Amino acid sequence: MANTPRYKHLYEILRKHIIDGVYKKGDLLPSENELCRVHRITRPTVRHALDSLVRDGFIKKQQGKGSIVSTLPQGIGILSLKGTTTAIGLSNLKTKILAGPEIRAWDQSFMFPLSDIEKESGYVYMERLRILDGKPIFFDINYLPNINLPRFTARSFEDRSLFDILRKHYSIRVVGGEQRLKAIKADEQIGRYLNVRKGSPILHLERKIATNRVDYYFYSSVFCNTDISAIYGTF
Amino acid sequence: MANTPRYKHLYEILRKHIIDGVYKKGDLLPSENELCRVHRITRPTVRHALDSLVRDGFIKKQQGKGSIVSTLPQGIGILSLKGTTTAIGLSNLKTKILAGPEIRAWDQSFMFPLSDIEKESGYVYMERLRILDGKPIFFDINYLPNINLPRFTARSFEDRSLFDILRKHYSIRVVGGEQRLKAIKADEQIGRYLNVRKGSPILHLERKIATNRVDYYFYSSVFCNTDISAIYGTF
DNA sequence: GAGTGGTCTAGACCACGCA
DNA sequence: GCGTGGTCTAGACCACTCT
Repeated sequence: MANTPRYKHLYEILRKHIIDGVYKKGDLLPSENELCRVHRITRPTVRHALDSLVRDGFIKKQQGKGSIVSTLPQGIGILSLKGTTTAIGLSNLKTKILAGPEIRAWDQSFMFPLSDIEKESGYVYMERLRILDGKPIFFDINYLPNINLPRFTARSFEDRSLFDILRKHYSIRVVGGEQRLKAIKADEQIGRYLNVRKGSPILHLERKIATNRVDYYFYSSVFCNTDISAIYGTF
Repeated sequence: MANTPRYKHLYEILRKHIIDGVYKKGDLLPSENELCRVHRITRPTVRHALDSLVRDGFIKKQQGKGSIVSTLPQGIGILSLKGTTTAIGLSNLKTKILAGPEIRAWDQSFMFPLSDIEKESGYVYMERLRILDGKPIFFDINYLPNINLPRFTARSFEDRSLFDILRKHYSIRVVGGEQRLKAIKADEQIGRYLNVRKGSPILHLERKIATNRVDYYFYSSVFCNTDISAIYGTF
């Protein structure tokens, strides 16, 4: 806690306050100068924290007026936020492991190009189902290159965030990524998992997720039933 | 041009160089200190520009090494970039106006909540079809609140960016927004426009777009045929 | 050790909103 | 006219990468 950057610390505090309702929609955050005084940091540092809140859609800024708390996102904030379990108001999001974790060799044609090291190492395979209010909402297939992940397949993942486990046990943090989106028809298997008819429209995300480990990426193929909850994002 | 912020100016220069191939994938950008010297600005300003490039997916940074040019996005960068026509490598993207622009009154249940001023003013309605390499790829319906937009319905929009017209004639710039995504089935009309069978899976985006005019938003409902080109974004 | 990006300070001037 | 956020300067120290 002590060695987290000050701007990130302030970000977390304000984010929590907004989510917890200390500041409500339309409220003004304390002014930048006030935040400077209270937290004993300088304005560029405060502004760095506020910029992150703007980027993540929590506040909007207005020159001459202040930082205005925005409407909380409705729907699942998978597009811009880091990890689905951290999405807002989803405390009742359950995770069920359908397959794995187990080590596999890469298939011939993977959805993203792979480096030689990744190809040689194989990957940890894992299928998960995310359930919101009893309704299956995501089905995701994860591919983690098997590079320096000791005892990974032996860990328990039920109802725990994959991102949390990577952070706590392997010091791997997600720092960003890229993704492709398509609307597809549910096949037999997807339909069964997401409890929709075969042929129903499903949102498919193919994600390449970057981490703080240089050149360590992992990959995720996510199928979403957007009938239950739309995907939400800011830009 | 002279009064654009320095960080934005540098962003535009570097962005153009990356798109034009001056810096290729994997290349290192000049170091931050070098950019300071060349452009006669200080490091926080340079870093502000580089942060924007990271956010938009053009570069990745690595401590101790430098700023590395990323792979150029493949697909349509509608998720994070501002306006589809500005997407990369889409010089052959044509726009066809299918309806409007014309002034209408709001429907009872609009996809986003509206302020009283918006409700009273009505909106400029416009349907557009975006065609990539001869294939229809987007169909979008736009709703611009009819507030201080003189002569808007008289302007020509064929093959011109809506964002450009707003900027040049009305000094309205897009500064961000929020969006919801769903996978839906094409109905009769959407199928006809996008040249797919009724019932085909289609990506539907509902967007609320914020501008530099305080409290001026406009709205867009976009239908994408993702069979032709996936939607691409960074996070 | 030299160079890189990551974080932070302590100021400054400006444009904008509001009373 | 005052306080707000927007931009910018001129430094500083640190962690990291490469050689």
